[in-house]
Amino acid sequence: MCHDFHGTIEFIGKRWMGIIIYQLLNGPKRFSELTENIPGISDRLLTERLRELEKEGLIIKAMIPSQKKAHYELTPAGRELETVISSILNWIRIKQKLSN
Amino acid sequence: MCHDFHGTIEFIGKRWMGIIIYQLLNGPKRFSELTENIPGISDRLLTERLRELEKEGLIIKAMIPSQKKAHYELTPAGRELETVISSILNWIRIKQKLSN
DNA sequence: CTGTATCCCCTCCGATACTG
DNA sequence: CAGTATCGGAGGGGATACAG
Repeated sequence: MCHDFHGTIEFIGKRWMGIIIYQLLNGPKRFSELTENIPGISDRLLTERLRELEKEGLIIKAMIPSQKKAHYELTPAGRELETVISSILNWIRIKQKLSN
Repeated sequence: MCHDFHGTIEFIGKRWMGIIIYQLLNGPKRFSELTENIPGISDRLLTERLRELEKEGLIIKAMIPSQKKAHYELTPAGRELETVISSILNWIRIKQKLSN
């Protein structure tokens, strides 16, 4: 359990990872949409993070063959991350209150 | 907000950070107790992480002058991280169920 | 016991260029 | 648009030694 915890928390703590997941929680997104909504991220890193998320089974890449458009969307396991993201967002709020 | 989120998630995703917080949620701990309970961590990194946690106001170092013993314990803000840690632990469980 | 100080490798990441 | 390939610098982190 300790090992999984360690792996998980470092995985979602990777650079840009949290924000990418956060974006995807608002619905499927295309590569270019992610680029636009995440200021500062490079193509290289976005690609790398997306592949890692795919590999972990947290997102899938869906192709629409008629048009040649790729979408990325969360799997059920990925969607369950909403709780984690929310708790972090909530903690940030709490912390700011406490520091007054 | 995006900036805070980014900073926070990367902060707690640093190597050993999650486990250190997890240990401290079970009550104040001494340096040596943390070393024993966290297999593989080095003195150097434990020190570094503790200093970062102090700087962020998430733990305090309490000295007992009579004996020369240091304790580390979570501040109120630090204790609020329990929700975040729990949600991650819970997500790991959910993910394992989903992968059956 | 509770750290600090170095050294140094090796990974992460940014920049840049290129492709179908 | 949606990536892939390559390079090079910065720094994170392991190993080791030392200290009050």
